[in-house]
Amino acid sequence: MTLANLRTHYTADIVPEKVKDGATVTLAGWVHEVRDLGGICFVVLRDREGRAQVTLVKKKIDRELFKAARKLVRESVISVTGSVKFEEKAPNGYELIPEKIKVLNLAASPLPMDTTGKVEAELDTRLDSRFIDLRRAEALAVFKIRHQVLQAIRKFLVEKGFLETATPKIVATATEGGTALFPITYFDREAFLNQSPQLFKQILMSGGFDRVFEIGPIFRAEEHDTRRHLNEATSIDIEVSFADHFDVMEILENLVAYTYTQVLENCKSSLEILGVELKVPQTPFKKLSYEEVLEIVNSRSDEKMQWGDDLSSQAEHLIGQYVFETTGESHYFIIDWPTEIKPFYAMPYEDKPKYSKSFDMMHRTMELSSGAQRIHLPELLKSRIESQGMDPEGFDFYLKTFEYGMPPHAGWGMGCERFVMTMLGAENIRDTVLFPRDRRRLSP
RNA sequence: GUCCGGAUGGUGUAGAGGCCUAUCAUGGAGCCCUGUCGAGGCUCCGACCCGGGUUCGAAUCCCGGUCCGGGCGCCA
Repeated sequence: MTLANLRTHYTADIVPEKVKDGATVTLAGWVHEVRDLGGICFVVLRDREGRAQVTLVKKKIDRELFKAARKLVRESVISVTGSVKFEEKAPNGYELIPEKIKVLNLAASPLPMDTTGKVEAELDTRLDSRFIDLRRAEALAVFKIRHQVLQAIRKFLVEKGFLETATPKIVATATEGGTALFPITYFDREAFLNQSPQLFKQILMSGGFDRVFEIGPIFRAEEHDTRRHLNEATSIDIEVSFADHFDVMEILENLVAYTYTQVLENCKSSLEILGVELKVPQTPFKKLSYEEVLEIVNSRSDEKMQWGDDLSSQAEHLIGQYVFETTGESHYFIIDWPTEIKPFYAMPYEDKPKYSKSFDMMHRTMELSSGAQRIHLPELLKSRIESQGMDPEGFDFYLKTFEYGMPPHAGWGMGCERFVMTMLGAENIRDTVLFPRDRRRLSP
């Protein structure tokens, strides 16, 4: 005995090309709405792919079935067997004339929030009742697009010869220092949740994997409190051997453009639901050097930046605006950052070691990715760790791999949520995560 | 961490010391209605974050707390 008889089709499968008029089908889903007009009653059934109208005419249908239908409780789970009637008056061009309506699980009422879009709920309310919130067409659309983004990224990278990898999330030491880590208990030892796969993907270069990518969670214990930060995020990381920063920038910009194209092609209805008109970014992206950025900020704002300062939010917006005005594009790179404000593994230029072969990929509104050619020379790496005030001893497991044949390599990491957020123009990054973890929220 | 703002039925809101046994919408219960698609009509139900204070009188003013939102810092 299976439950297969509870559903033969999704609502979106009922089209004249696939289903004959009058055919018997079974749909399963949630009671989206019941519109009772007296002599006729419409039940709107919703599933993952859309909605279907179940139509009951009082005079033409079993009395008990009619009575039961008009009493259906919204958001209950039902399975409806009936005959398909293609009908212009019905939404989607068809309606279902039911023979049997099975209530599989009754929903309590009132609901914690509205699912029809009549009354908008606040983000906090929505996240508290995420299971209901996800039933909204807009929420589902975001995650269908997120799915497409990840699929496109995998497809793009696999076609370029990348191996998908998975590195540990439980680690013994910090990746880069600086960022706060979540400590955990690992049997009788202290361990941490990893803030980045950085060190491990580099080890894979020494392992001869040449081109790897990983899409996985990263954890940051920073107490930031903004619309664009999460304490658990999804990082999209690549690392490439025998490549420099320009090589991996090219991969990145092409990846971004390809992903936009794929979403545009495969997520039409989701984009429509969200009211998003996607424009595929033009490649290559504009490249501004850190020096140029300093000049632009200092000439266009009261804020005075010193060489060696990181970009403030205000400066980021200013540059984003500048690029948008001059190129009409939202994406750009900032390259050649001072070595001292980038992580220790960023490769300094041989002829001007104060500058590093590093870059950030920016969206008009925020930073999306950062990357660099990495240091592959063990002595240089050790001295860089020391000059950032860290003890190389803690990095033994990492440094060892540089002693026995580490190729030159480069890579980047991009925040998946920020990528989706900027793509869709979402106001809050939490909207792009199923169950966001932020400073205050630990459940659901 | 810091600065600013907020908290009223299940949800979203109106409210500026007495017109408040609190507005409107949505929702829930019930009734009417044969083509709805944010259906419509009628009746009913349901709320002032917590603790102190000011005042004859507090949803409204003050103090403390809790929670939420936004900016900045930091970062992806």
